[in-house]
Amino acid sequence: MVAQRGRRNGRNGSAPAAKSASDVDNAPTAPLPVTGGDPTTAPTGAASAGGAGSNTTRSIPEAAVARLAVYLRVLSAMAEQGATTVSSEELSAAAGVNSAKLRKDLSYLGSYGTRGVGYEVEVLIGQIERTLGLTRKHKVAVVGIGNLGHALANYGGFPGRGFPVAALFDIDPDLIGVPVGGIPVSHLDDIPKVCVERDISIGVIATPPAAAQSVCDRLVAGGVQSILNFAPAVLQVPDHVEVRKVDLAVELQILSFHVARKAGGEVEGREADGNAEGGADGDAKGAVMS
Amino acid sequence: MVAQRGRRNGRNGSAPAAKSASDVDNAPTAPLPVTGGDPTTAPTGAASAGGAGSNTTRSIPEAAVARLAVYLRVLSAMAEQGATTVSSEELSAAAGVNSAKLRKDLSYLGSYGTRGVGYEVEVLIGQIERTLGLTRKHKVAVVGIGNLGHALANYGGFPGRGFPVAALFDIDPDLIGVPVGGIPVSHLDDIPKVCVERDISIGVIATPPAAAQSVCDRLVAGGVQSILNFAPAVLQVPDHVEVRKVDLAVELQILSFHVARKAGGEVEGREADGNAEGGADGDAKGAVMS
DNA sequence: CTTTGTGAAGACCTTCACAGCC
DNA sequence: GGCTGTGAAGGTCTTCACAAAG
Repeated sequence: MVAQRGRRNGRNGSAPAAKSASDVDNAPTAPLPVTGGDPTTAPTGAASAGGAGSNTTRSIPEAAVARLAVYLRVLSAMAEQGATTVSSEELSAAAGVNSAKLRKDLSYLGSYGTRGVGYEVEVLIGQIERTLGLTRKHKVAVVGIGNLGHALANYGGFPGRGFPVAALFDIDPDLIGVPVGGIPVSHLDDIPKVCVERDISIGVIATPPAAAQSVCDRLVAGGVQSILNFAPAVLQVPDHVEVRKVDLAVELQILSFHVARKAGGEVEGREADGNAEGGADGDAKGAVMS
Repeated sequence: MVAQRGRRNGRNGSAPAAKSASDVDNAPTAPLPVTGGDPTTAPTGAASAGGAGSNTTRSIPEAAVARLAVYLRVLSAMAEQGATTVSSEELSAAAGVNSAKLRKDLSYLGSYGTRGVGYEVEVLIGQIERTLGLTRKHKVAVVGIGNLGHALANYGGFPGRGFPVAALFDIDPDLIGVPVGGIPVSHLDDIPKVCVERDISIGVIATPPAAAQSVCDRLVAGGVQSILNFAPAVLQVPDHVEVRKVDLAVELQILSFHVARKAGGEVEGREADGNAEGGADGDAKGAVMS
């Protein structure tokens, strides 16, 4: 085997320092030396769990975790339909991945399948929920009740269950105290206090970019461990805080890249696999949307 | 990050108005209507997610493309501040990546740096825009004008420039014809026709999951080449169509996973809320200043 | 000197293919 | 026979470290 050095899953880098005159309103941000950045990200190794003692669970690849969430959704739908068992072939097809990958992903949970038969739906659901930490609720705070924040707060309790929105924040005086989706909006200044009081574990940032870092700092001060950032800004956080970002502009630009690639590269003869017509599929299903 | 200076705390523009009648359904989205979602349809795995395909040509890694978009944003902010050149060290710190990765990413564009000096901001901006295909506009259609779709349609022309929203669709009769963000809402049935007429190149799906595949098929029939999917559903598309998904539930579950992992092997203790879900947790604690 | 650009090494993920159990 | 679980092969992306250029 190979001797591995730093284990630790690559999280988002967290060594860099903000530069420029980040106005950041309020920002009492520390100086943060930019130069001499220590290339070797050497956080206190600790946390990584792995090391000490034997662990029953070896770290699951980040990519696999994301897929587990998808499998869970598909399995729940199947269970509701009455299915009791599934094969890796069926489940993988429904989840849009190939079966080998699915089996590998499930193997991180342990061995819960039956050879020659498949997996028991309920068992699998239970195991994935346990692994993803869904056996307990994670209270969510949404910061920035603008268009997006408003939508998030009204998301009917938030996607799937288990993520109750328990706090809302904004800086607009006209919004403070106004209930949105049943929760009154509090002021940004109260983030630390309210997050501690309500035991918030996940913070969602839906503010303009200029306010994002400041809001992030307050969430961290409030003991929030994970942050979902919708603001187009790079956040600086302590090593123990997990950040995931959803950047609409980036997504669109990636799509733009692919459009350009397809259109621009039309040099050769064969590009799009023919099939210009998609064959309008008349499958009109009842859409139950808003 | 730059951004305007001065001004304490960015104000969150919150568009009050809106609302009106229950601003949009909301419909807690019945937990996956048992509709014949037919999870069993197993179209030979194939295609779908993942680059897969034979990227024979030296194409830029997908991961690098996503970062280029971030660099572009950072560079634009720097340019506004008056910066004319940047070193890989500065830019990488501001973008939250390490400098080697940044240089490697930029090398996909060609050689636009000057050794011993750095990169010229304007030149870099131009090259990234060219590579991402941002030199032309990509018209966007938003389908599903619920909470989220409404927010997207009002996103002020959409993140950054270059992605004008040119069409909106929904199935609700009360919404058809009503202008949102300046564009009147059309019916789902008109997707193919309208997309062709207005030369839409990117479709954004913000409908409930049950309607997603049907909407997707219509977008494809309308010649849309790229789709950004916010619905928690796996989409089946022809090879020449690019799909990216943004799944809120998945993001939260990934964060949940990390929270659980940090909480350690045990520590259950907390749990607290023994209440059955029901939701509305009392917790009407103060903080309601108004 | 400083900083870019890049081969090479390595970490990470995916895919293959088959042994092993039903 | 059918299907899972997994070592090993194969790719992709990241990091290292250094030669080349200014």
